[in-house]
Amino acid sequence: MKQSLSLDAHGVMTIGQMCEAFDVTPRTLRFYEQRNLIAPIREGQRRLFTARDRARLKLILRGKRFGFSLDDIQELLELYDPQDGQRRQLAATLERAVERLAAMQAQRLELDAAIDELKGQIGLVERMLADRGRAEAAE
Amino acid sequence: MKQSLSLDAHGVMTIGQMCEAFDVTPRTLRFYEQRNLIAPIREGQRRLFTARDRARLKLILRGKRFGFSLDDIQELLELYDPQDGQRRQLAATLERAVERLAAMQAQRLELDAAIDELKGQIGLVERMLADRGRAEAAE
DNA sequence: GCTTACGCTTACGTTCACGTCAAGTGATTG
DNA sequence: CAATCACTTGACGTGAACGTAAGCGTAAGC
Repeated sequence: MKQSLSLDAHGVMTIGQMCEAFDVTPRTLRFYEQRNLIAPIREGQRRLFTARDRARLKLILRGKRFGFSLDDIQELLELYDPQDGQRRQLAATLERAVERLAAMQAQRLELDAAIDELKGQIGLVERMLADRGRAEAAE
Repeated sequence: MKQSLSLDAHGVMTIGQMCEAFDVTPRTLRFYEQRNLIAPIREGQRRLFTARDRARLKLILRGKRFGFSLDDIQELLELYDPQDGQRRQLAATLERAVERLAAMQAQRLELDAAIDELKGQIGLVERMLADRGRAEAAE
């Protein structure tokens, strides 16, 4: 039973494989590494991207689609692997996560409203087209 | 019966009033005008923003929160006032609107997934804190 | 009549998120 | 062995979305 994705025995991927899999450029991945958004391991000079990197990249790209900045995403990522054992840190992380959640739920409401509006608008244009059709047929 | 918003008898607002109402800078409004996203009327040199400008600005700001570029938003705005009588144009507008709608519905699905994930993550961190609490209590 | 507030244009500066060379390093391949 | 990949590290360039500073106009209020 083979994997469908191209990854070696240890589940790591090269930069090229990553680029293909996620449709990004090498520059983007190096940039994200420099920003400490991902942390591929090094085999000599070369980067090897682990499952953790892939999971984080997914979150990064999704965050971008929601209009978050890389700074925002940085924070978001910290919510997804609490790397510290400090209780104080954990509590702070939790608090920010709850805030994020509220923000995302608000965004969801807005998005729903926007969708409804657009639907209404589409209905309007459709009726305009229909009227136009009948007017032309009446000539 | 007076208006709560500060606008004159004709329902127009100055740039300063707009900035206060929408929490943007004058520069932003002038920039949007230059990009033809809004079209305030002129009283001499000064700009006067109409209800139409305000409606469009709302859409602009909402679009930005969803991660749309100003170019995207430009297109979106055209969906909301079909200014041309050309049937061909209307049909094209309609088509783009339907595409947008699909995109926004997809984004909605993604957002829901993201919200669920974050909720799960919050639950995890909460349990970590609870365990930590019990561990400390056991000492 | 002078200041203060508000607004205008022009134009250069800045930040973010990369794009785009340039020059070099191994590893395979004909 | 030369060439070709795939990858590396700088370093400078770029487009989008404004920020910011300079210099000017005008109307209100003291």
